[in-house]
Amino acid sequence: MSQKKPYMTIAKPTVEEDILLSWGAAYKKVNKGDIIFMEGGQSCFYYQLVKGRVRWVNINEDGREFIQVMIEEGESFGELPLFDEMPYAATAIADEDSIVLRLCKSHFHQMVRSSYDIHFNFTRLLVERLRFKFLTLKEIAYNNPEQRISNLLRYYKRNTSIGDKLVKLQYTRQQIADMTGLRVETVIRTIRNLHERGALKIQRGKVFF
Amino acid sequence: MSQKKPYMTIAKPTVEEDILLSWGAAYKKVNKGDIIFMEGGQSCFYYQLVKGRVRWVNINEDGREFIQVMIEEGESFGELPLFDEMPYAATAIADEDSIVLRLCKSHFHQMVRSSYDIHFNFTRLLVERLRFKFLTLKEIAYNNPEQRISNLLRYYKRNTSIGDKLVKLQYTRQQIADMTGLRVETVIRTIRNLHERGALKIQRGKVFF
DNA sequence: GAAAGAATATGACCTTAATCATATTTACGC
DNA sequence: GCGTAAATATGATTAAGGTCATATTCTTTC
Repeated sequence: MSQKKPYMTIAKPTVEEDILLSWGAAYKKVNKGDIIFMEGGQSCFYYQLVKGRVRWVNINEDGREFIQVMIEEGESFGELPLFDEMPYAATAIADEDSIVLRLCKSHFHQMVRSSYDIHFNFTRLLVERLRFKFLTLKEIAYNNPEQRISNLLRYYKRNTSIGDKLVKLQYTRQQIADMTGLRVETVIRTIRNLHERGALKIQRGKVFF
Repeated sequence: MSQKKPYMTIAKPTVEEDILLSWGAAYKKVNKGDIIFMEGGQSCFYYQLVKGRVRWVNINEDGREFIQVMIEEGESFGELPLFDEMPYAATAIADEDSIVLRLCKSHFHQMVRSSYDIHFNFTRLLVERLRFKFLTLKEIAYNNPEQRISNLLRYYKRNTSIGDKLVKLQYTRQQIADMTGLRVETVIRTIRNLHERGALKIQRGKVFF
C-alpha cells in the first residue's frame, strides 16, 4: 500500500526547496481536483510541486482534456508566462492532494538573475520539456495507437525505473488517452492487445511492464 | 517577384551577428536540400540562420517528414543538445539555399555564461518554441483537419503580417501536411473547402488570407 | 463485507481521413 | 515559347479509430 511510487520524473528538483524559501516562497496545500491556475490567465507566481501530482492540461469545448505535462514531485510548472509575459498556455489541476511551493513573480525574476546555475536549470528544464514535445508530436503525427502507447510506456519506464525490473503504470487508461490524443476505448483495446501478445502484463486491470 | 517575403518569425534574431562573430562564429553556405545535422547525431556546433530557410524535421521509416520547426532568418536551431548533452532531436535540412552562422560548442557555452541577456534570450526562445508545441499538440490531438489548418494559418499570419492585410502563404500543401500530420490530399481538399466558403483565397494554386 | 463509484472491458456500427490512381495546372530552365 | 518537373486537384475505395451502449471488474468507504 505505502510502496514507493515509481514516478515519471522528467526533471530533477528544479530549484532546491530551501533556496526557494529563502526567496520568500510559501507552501500551499491543494486538494485533488483543485485548479491551481487557468489557461489564458495572467501569471503572478512561480510554482513548484513538493508533494503529490499535478496535471497540466488543455481543456476543449466538450470538456475533453489533453495532458501536456504530468508534473511530478520536485518539478516546476507554469513557468512559461514568467519568461515571456504571455498568458498561461494550459490549466494546472491537482491530480491528487498536493503541496506546492509558490514564489511571487518579481522575486522569481530576482532569483533567476542572481544565479547562473538556477537560470541554467530552467533552461535545461525547458530543453527537456521541448525534447519531450518533439517526441510526442512525431508520435502523434505519424504513428498508430499501438506505437504511440508503446513509446509513451517506454519513455515512462526510462524515467521511472532503474534497470529493467517490472514497473507498475501509474496512469489510468483515460489519462493515457488524454496524453496521446486517443479515446479510452482505443487505449483499453490496444493495451489488451499488447497484453495478449506478451508485450506487457495486466493484473487486476493494472499495467505492468 | 522580389517582394519581401512575409516570413514566419517565431523569435527575433536570437543572438546579434557581430556578437557571434566576436566569439568566433563562421559563415557557412548550404544548398537547398543539404542536411546540416542529423537526428540522433552528436552536437558540436551552435547554428543560427542568416539567410534562407531551414526545416527541422523528423523522418520516419517510410521517408515521411514531420516538420517540427520552420526556421526563419535570424533564428537559432539545433540548440537542444548544447544544453542537455543529448543527441539531436531532429534533422535540419536547408529548405532553400541558405547561409548559416556556426559557433563551436565550447565557445557557445562561454558566450551564454558571459551574458545574462544572451542566456535569457535563449530561455525566451525555448519558451516560445515550447508554447508553439503546446499549441500544435492540442490541435493535432483534438481537432479535425480544418481546425488544425485554420489555426496554423492564423498563427502564421500573426507572426508574419502587420495589421490584417492579405498574406501569401509561403508553404506548399505538402509542407502544411508535414506540419500538421495530415496527408497532402487532405490538406488540398480542406484548403479548397475553406476557399469555397470564403475563408481564404486561392489564386493560381497559391493561398492568400 | 455490502454498496457505490471508478475504471476496465467488449461488441456493433459509423465516420473520417488515408490510400491509390490519375488528371490538370503552375513554375522553371533553356 | 517549349518541355519537364513540381505542385495542385479530384474521384473512388478502404481501413482505422471513434462513438455509443452496456457489462464486468476493481477499489474505496462506511
